[in-house]
Amino acid sequence: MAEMLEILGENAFRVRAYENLSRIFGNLERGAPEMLASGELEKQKGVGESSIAKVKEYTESGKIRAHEELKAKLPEGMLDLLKIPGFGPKKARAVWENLGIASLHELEEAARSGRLEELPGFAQKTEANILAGIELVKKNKGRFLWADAMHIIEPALKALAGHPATVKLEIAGSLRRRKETVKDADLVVSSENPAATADAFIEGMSPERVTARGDTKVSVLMPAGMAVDIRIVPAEDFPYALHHFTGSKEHNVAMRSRAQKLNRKMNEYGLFSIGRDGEEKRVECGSEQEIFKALGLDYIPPELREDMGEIEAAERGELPSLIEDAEVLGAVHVHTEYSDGHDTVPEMGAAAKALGFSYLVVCDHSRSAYYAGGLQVRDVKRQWREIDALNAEGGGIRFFKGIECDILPDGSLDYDEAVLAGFDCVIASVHSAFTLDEPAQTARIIAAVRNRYVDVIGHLTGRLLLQRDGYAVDVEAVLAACAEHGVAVEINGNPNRLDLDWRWVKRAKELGVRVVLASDAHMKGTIVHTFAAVGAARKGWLEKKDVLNALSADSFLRALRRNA
DNA sequence: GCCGTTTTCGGCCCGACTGTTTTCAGTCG
Ligand SMILES: Nc1nc2c(ncn2[C@H]2C[C@H](O)[C@@H](COP(=O)(O)OP(=O)(O)OP(=O)(O)O)O2)c(=O)[nH]1
Ligand SMILES: [Mg+2]
Ligand SMILES: [Mg+2]
Ligand SMILES: [Zn+2]
Repeated sequence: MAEMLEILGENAFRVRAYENLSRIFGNLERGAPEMLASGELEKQKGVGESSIAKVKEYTESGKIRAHEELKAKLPEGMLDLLKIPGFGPKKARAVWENLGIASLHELEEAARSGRLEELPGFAQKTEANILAGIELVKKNKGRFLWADAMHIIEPALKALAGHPATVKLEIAGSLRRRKETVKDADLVVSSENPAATADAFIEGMSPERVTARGDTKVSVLMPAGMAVDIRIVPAEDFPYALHHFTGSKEHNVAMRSRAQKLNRKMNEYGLFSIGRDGEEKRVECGSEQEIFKALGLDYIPPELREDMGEIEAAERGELPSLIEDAEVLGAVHVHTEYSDGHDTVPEMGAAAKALGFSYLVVCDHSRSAYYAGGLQVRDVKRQWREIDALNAEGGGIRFFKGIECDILPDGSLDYDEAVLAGFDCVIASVHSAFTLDEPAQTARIIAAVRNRYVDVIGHLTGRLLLQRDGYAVDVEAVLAACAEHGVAVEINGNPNRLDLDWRWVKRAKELGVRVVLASDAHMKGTIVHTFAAVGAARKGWLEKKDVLNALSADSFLRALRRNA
């Protein structure tokens, strides 16, 4: 609706309210009806009467009258036009009203034939840019996994970190904020020799194309289709530039309004106090910490900068002390060669130990996961004997007998009680019947939550980032059940999953649900995915006390539901 | 459409770049 209103020339601030609402739902990662029902929605900043009424209307009837009216007014294809870079709502409206153009295809034809030049404000260059832009839309790669983006920028970090001109270097943008997917990678560097830094960056990256090349900004397009932007600034500007380019946009806007109210001005070059003659004087800050301090705020970690309440919390001194990598003591949910993993139990143990973990919870697949070599009962027993033997040896890491147990379509588990009782820890997850409707899927998972042998719910929504939505499930209801029964939820650190999503993690914490940070590693090398889960946990405002596997081995065991 | 330690009405972040046009609107980050 925001885009439709924008094309129709609606007030930009009204449009912003609709965009804000869409952002709050995390582009539907969080369901609107669920947030309305739980009362969370009305508490959100920027959500007022009119928004609530529309969500209510949608919840009750599946439709919004105002939306239906907009659809009747505006041809469907119009929204596609906005995907063209440099082609916004004003141009879209102009071609639609004056030339009747209402789709990408029609716009392309008109640009080819020169018909666009009939319009005031449209000349040859605009036309050429539109054609080039349409080509870009066609081969648009969209977004990238956080982990893939990190991998792509490695050579830039290598080339610049040790470079003599480099003063400071940081990853910025959505990558620094730990968004699960990113549109591009943003870097900020302060340099004593901008030209040399630009050269080193380009040479290090070996891009497919250099799309912008100046002494303050370089953009490259990598073969994978991802853009990498780097800002090169003088050393004194670095903290302001870093804050600006870290974003998010909404956080920046909120910070700048705050500065305004304090009779200051904030941009990427500085924070300025404004004298009564209107004269601006920079408030010198040597770090982001000092910028926040100058605005009366505690330091806000990048992961929290989404304008989701972090500024208000920083003002009150109530920001969480976010969980850190080193605080996670247990490597949880690893597969071994018993099921579809690559390495042996002791090999996984040694790798976990080398990473600094003090215990390892082995969780192979259960028997119904036949495609993944799920364990028959005799294999379970064999693995238990091996684990007992390893623990008796005492190799410097403790092994726990876990399982990733399938939740069968009827909500029952994959072994009988006698077997389930023998595990130290059961992670229950869905690997089949993804297409159950929401009530059935929700009932199925809640049945597992009620099972006294279930300690953790694994990858609760089953989403695969950029590939497949989660199954239809009322996450709020499942979390409420978890809270009631003392069951934890997993953040699965597989870069394709990061499931439970951080937006829900924040909610889980509010509901009093504890969280397990899991790697779901299928080989030694991916136990580090635990730290991807840490990233999502931080983004979900979690502290050490919210995370079960930040407890020591004994305390972890005691804290599990089965031992409550 | 939302909001209130100057306000219930009148504001709403700020700057760079581009293309078109004699002074700026649109788009983007
Ligand atoms: N003040 C201000 N800053 C902005 C605005 N738009 C973007 N920025 C800043 C904050 C962003 O994090 C940063 C980089 O822009 P990007 O378009 O790359 O967005 P970001 O990296 O946050 O997300 P994405 O790349 O889409 O995954 O620039 C804006 O409208 N105002
Ligand atoms: Mg970005
Ligand atoms: Mg960018
Ligand atoms: Zn699984």
